[in-house]
Amino acid sequence: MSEKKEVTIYDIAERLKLSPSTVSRGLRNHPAIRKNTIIRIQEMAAAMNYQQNTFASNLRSNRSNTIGIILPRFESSFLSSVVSSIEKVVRSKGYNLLVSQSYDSNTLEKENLQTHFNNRVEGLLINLTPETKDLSHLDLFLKKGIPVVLFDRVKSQSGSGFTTVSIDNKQAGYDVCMHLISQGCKRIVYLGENTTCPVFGERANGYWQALAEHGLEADPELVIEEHLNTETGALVVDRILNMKKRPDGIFAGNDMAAVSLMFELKKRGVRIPDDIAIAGFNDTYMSRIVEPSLTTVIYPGDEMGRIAANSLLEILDHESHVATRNILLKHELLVRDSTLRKP
Amino acid sequence: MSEKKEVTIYDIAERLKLSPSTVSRGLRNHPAIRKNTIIRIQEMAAAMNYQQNTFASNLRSNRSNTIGIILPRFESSFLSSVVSSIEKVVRSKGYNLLVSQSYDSNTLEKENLQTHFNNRVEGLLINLTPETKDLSHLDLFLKKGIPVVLFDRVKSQSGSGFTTVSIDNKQAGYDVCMHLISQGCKRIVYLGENTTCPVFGERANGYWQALAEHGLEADPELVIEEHLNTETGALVVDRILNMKKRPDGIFAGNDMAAVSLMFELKKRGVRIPDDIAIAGFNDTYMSRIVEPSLTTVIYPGDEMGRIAANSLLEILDHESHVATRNILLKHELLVRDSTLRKP
DNA sequence: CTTGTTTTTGCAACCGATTGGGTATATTGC
DNA sequence: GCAATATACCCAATCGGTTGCAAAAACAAG
Repeated sequence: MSEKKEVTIYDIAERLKLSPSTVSRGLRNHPAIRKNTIIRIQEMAAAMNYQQNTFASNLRSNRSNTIGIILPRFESSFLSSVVSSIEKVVRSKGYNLLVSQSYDSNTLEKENLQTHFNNRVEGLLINLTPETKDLSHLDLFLKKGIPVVLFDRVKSQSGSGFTTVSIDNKQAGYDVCMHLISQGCKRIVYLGENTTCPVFGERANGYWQALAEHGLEADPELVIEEHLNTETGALVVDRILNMKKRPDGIFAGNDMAAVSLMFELKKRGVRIPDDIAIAGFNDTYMSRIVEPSLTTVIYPGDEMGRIAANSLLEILDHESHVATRNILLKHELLVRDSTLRKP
Repeated sequence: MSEKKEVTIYDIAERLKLSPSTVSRGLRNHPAIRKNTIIRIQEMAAAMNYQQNTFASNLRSNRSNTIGIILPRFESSFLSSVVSSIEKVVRSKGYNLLVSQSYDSNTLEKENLQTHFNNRVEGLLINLTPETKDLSHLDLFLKKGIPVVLFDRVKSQSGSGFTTVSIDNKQAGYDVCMHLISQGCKRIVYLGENTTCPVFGERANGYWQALAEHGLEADPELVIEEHLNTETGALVVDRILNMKKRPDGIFAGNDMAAVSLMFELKKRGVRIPDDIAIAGFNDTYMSRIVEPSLTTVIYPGDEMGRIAANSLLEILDHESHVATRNILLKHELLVRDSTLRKP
């Protein structure tokens, strides 16, 4: 119904006894058009309720005005804050945001890349899936000169021409582990996702380094690889409590896992931090309000989103995707009650 | 660099000694093209690394293959789960998702609507800002026959031709309040956002009705309107404790606010639920792990997202946006320790 | 009033895929 | 072997802006 055809620049041109090209220029405030004509054009456009057809515009000018973002999932307090600030930045510069989730699947990631490519995104922000071993599927973009910025989960070996934004995960892992050791922990569990994935692998490295520096055994049994979510605690608690030698410290890859594990441990009468100290990662609000409050690493998602988006836009502006950078945001260990043992 | 022009159907046609139209049809498995020819076309397309130009396609076919979503913010465990499942549904049907945030601002909402319209979204999912008093700014879409589905925060009076997906907020508010009363509460605080906004207004109505049914006074002092976030607790705790007659129950508009308030109350030595019982809304994970665990209303975001998205796609398929519906999802009161008083 | 400049506007090609209607080729029936 | 029907493909117009270049109008200088 009411499928009356849309108002085009031709309609405006006709009414104003001008040519379509003049109207087109007038609408974009082209300097070659007389001030007065511009006003007439824009007023008429408004009066006729003209809506620009972005397809036609994009087709001709070969621009999409769209930035793409691919990430594992929105449903994560960290990632949603990243997306949120990316949207804010990108939108404020007049770009649209095309989003998709990869659900940690390499296949989906590739499909999404293809879609984004076909939609001619002018730049791409991507948080790689843990499975991603190499960046060859991004070549498509590289070849066409479309800038790609990797954030959070990046491949650090990437001299590959991509700008990256992340934190120093090895250092962070080291920091947490050192802190646990300083509180007297001797057997520390590392609970992360696949250690072959950039983020968790590097944190593990930091963890191992800290252990090594203190002559503590790097028992493989202590490294647990699981998906980190609200179920993780229930899933691993028994495995932890039934270890030959019971651990006295836990470094969990995110707050969600740490909190769910703490919940299960408490249910079983384990005292925290006295029997087992536990630390998380991300400083979600939850970590402040659980009891005992959770030691964690703060590393702001909104800042990461903002910086990643701005980096991308900078590249787009200067049209120099030469200056690829590897940006490391600072992180900070927040020591709270879950690891703090009375001296 | 490497700005070699893209491969088009003309290039494929030339190589295959076919016409562009045949190639176009072949790529889309048009029945009028011989099976064998289709294979040749598609193989050649793959070999030449052809990528469809969606602008051209969209322009000609006047379809965008894109669904838009506008919501206040991603950074909310509830909303991010809604977006997440919407993305999943929409993507699985071959649509793209264009997203933007309105930050509870009416102005931004309107700007975003304009952008989405210009980008020719084929359908729109929107979670209105609380300020939104009428739906006239959606007329743009109505007139062009673009289906719009309102979710979560909807205007219930909307016989306006929009499909809506939400829960029965009045009933939910009633349920919570009845439960608090059943636990002996006599003075119950209602903590919500602007009661003129659909969701919180209706919950307030349910709350008032429950009070009325039990002959409890609807003291205006007991209704607190604040933004609900992690800061809310600190912001309102003193106001609550300093009321002439101290309340013995609190119904908070979401878990975040409930939890932050509980945190502050405990810090001040208030016993929960004995001195003050407290209930939240949404059943975020947090509500399960705080102490005492939080009574709340469960109402699944992913389901809401899925249903909203599916409703929209259904309308698009049948091309009958006549059958607008008002879908009410079921909610459930989860009674936990924060309101459960020993008999 | 003519020539030279600058400012404004118009012409027409173009971006790349889609589509209705028409033509050439293949198939079938008698 | 020829008309009739189906199959496979092509032609050319079209979607709605954008852009290089030509043309016209406006203005300045001589």
